Amino acid sequence: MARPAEFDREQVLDRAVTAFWRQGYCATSMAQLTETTELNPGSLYAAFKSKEGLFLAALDHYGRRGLEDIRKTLSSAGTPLNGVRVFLEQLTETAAESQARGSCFLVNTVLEVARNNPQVRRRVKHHLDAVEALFRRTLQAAKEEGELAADKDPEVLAAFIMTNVWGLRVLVAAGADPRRVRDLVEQLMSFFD
Amino acid sequence: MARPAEFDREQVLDRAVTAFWRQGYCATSMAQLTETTELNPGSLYAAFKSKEGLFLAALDHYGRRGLEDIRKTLSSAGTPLNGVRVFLEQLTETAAESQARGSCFLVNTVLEVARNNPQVRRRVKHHLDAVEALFRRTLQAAKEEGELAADKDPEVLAAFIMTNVWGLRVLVAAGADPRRVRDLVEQLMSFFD
DNA sequence: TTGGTTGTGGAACGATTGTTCAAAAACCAT
DNA sequence: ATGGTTTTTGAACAATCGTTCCACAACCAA
Repeated sequence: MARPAEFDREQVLDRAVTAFWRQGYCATSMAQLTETTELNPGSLYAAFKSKEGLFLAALDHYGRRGLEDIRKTLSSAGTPLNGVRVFLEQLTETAAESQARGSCFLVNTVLEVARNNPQVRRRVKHHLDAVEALFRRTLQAAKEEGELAADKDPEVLAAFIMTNVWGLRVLVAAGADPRRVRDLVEQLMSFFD
Repeated sequence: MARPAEFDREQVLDRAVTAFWRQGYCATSMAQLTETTELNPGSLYAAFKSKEGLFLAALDHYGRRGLEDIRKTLSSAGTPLNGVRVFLEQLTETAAESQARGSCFLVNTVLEVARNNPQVRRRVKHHLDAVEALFRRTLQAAKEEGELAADKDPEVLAAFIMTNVWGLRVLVAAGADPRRVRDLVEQLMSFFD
């Protein structure tokens, strides 16, 4: 046996996510990453192989945690459709705050990195698909309980939610008025009634 | 008087847009830009002051041309609402093609650069607002002609279109099925009937 | 305690980054 | 043709990039 690692992997990934999220992949240097993670280059490279390896690990970390957060939100509102409602309202509330980091880490990554990096694209798509599937199941449940009208299609509606959430996050990142975000969320919610 | 510049500014900006669009701001090096524009560093810096200066010029170039393209599309379909319809259908058609460059140059820029660069953000917001205003006026005209129902709000609807277009472009960049894009566009169009 | 193994610390690497500079070339007004 | 002004050319700059390397420290099994 040998010397065990000293650092907390979760904490390192948390900090890496924050850095990548705030500045993007390209604009975040290894020097900054060694500083925020408080790990020396040697340790970082031993654990993650490369900057890209660290990024992928951070991406997965974010994806897992994000999915879990959404799952909790959706299932803690009494009924399925109320879960969706709460989720969208949270989007409005965090609009101002999230302008700092801008959008969702996955969406940022789609446009900056995933387009030219098949491996990153695969992972991002996987995480985004997981979120969409979650919405689809939730809407399916709502339909079966009669909370959602019988002529609505959970699959199309789930895709529609995803599209709008991404669009809203671009809107927020562009510096839009929070009231506009609220209006749009209401507009979107009216789809389900 | 003195020696006149040899290069064609429009052509240089076109090529710069292509490079920045495809790879992003950070990932595009001055070395690549001198190659694609066929201008030496000295000439580029004399004309645009810096990499950021060239980027801003490219951004404005793209914004102006893009707005003009949309204007033509909207006004060449007989009626205002038909213009919107044609625009959205074009979105579906170019979905596969635009996956290469991914999204719209302005949207890419919002998430990669604008967030941490006030000057870039101002310009991007300006161009995006111009597009939104164009949609708003078009919908307003549709309403006055009775093509759009009287209880619809052109302002909210225009914002809704923008959000969905951005979301769709993220979707496409993420590698979504073109059929999905078509479904979403239909879903969106149903709003106007 | 000792040998084997693995993590840590931090200097150092070559490559590439955005940018500058000075000499040569090209143009216009006179 | 000449002088004045600007563009072009392309080498060169310091700084920073991602990455590697190795001596040392820390741990476990024996």
